[in-house]
Amino acid sequence: MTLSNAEEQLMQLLWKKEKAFMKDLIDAYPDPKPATTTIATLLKRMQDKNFVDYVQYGRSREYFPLVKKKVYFSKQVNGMIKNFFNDSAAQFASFFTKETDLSQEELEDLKKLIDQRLKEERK
Amino acid sequence: MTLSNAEEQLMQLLWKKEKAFMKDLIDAYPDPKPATTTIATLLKRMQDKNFVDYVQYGRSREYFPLVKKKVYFSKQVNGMIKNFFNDSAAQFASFFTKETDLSQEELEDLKKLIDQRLKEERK
DNA sequence: GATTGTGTTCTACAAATGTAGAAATAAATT
DNA sequence: AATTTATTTCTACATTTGTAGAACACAATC
Repeated sequence: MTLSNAEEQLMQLLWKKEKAFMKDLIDAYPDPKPATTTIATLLKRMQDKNFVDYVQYGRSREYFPLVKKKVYFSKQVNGMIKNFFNDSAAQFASFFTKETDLSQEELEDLKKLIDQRLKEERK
Repeated sequence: MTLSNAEEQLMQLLWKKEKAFMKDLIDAYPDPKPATTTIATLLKRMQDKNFVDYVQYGRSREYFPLVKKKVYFSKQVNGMIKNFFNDSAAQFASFFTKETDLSQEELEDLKKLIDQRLKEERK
């Protein structure tokens, strides 16, 4: 099951806020803001897909994500790796460092990160 | 303009083959193969979106991609970076190295790659 | 207690997507 | 020349997506 674009956008907002009432979500949209019924529809569809749930607070609901951004994101990336790189994360990584513009500092940081990981693995 | 899932799948085949007649594309699908008219429809829609073109060879057409896999892919990644990481490729990179399972060798390779890039930049 | 603000549910509808039949066409083969 | 094969174009139709009005509900406020 996947989120559509509009749903994913809304999910991003929810992830950022961790939990939110409809009003907060709509406020977070840039103008022109969608109709409340639009958001209500999206939220319901997302519930059906088991991406969000809510807690009833008095008469209104506080929504929260059922899926962690990390997990969702990983699936996205893994999908791409599968589709574009024959399932090789290394190939992806190589491509990634070549084709995105990381500044020198960013490259240094990334290198440090990899070093750390390598050290950890040696333990 | 984006490709739908079915379209993207077909595009992958076309990228792999570089160019192909409809028959070749359909052959490349796993069973159950889609109807030829299905593929014809997708190809036409992809033409409309300017993702493929063809050369008329006799009575039939040899299709080829108008958009490089690299370019298409970069846009995808950049979209994700924008959505998930506030436009920071570095943040993405960090996440990526943490959350995908790169083997030790792959990490080493990636490190080498980064070193090369850093050297180049210093020239 | 009447009014207002918020949220929910139901319904609707246009556009996009996934899929394919029918009919036409033309090249290749018998 | 008649038949078969490959392809295309047109049309169709169910599903999903993006978007929102109408109507109802209830809590807060005047």
